[in-house]
Amino acid sequence: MRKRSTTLTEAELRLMDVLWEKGTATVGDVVEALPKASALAYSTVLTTLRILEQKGYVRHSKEGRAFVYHPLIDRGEARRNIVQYVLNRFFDNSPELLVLNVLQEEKIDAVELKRLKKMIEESE
Amino acid sequence: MRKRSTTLTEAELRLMDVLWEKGTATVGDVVEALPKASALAYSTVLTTLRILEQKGYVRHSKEGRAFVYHPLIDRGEARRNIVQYVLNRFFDNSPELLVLNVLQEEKIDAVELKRLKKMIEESE
DNA sequence: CCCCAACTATTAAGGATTTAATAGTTGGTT
DNA sequence: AACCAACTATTAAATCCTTAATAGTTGGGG
Repeated sequence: MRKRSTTLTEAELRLMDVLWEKGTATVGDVVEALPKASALAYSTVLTTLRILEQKGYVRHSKEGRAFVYHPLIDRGEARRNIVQYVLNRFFDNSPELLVLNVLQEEKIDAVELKRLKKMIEESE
Repeated sequence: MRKRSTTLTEAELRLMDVLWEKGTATVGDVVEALPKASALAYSTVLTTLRILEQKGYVRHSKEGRAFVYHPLIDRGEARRNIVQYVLNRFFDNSPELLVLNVLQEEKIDAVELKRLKKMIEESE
């Protein structure tokens, strides 16, 4: 028995990006808002939105004859979810290890570094 | 056309965990080393190792009649890959945003915080 | 009242993932 | 030499993910 993904899949995430951007949107709105590089057919978007609804990521209401889709999680929650998954499966549930990894691998400019230092001091 | 995952899938990751733990392993070794909770049939492990080889994550050599599998990426590389993916798809390629998120959401003990602070100071 | 445009619902194809059964091969033992 | 245990190879089923075609529904304008 295969499990469903616990995190947003690629196709799902692309649509959530649109919903987060616009707040709410009809199927047509989403189709129009998609970047040309990842354009999708109307029926594709409809199907994926329905899946997102089954999974509890969005709900819809009826506005006239059209369905208006509303995100049920915001970007922050999606970020927390994916970070939780990565911590659990890749970093042995060690947030400090993850932070360490990012600090070592990624270029972070001086202004941001100061901001982060302040954050850490406040956590202490 | 669905794309292959750019990151390790769940089943793949479970096997890579074993390989990273043991260094190298035969199919039988992996089957034995798997935690009881996620026990898998011999043929399942064989198939998944072959997929991992197709994807370039492992290679095998022949040791007597058995195949010995060698990881081609280590845990550190897998971590960098997944972090890159998460940065790109969830954090707008902003490492500071990701660090901020982790610092805000996760409990990090005082000793680790000091260590991280030192790291930041050294980066400056 | 009827038709068209705009929607939703249904159905499905094709590849990926995950798991595993079963068939074939081979090296060492009796 | 024949057999068994230990392997590898082949084949496949079930489910997920992604995309889309096509059928059905409906509200408003002529």
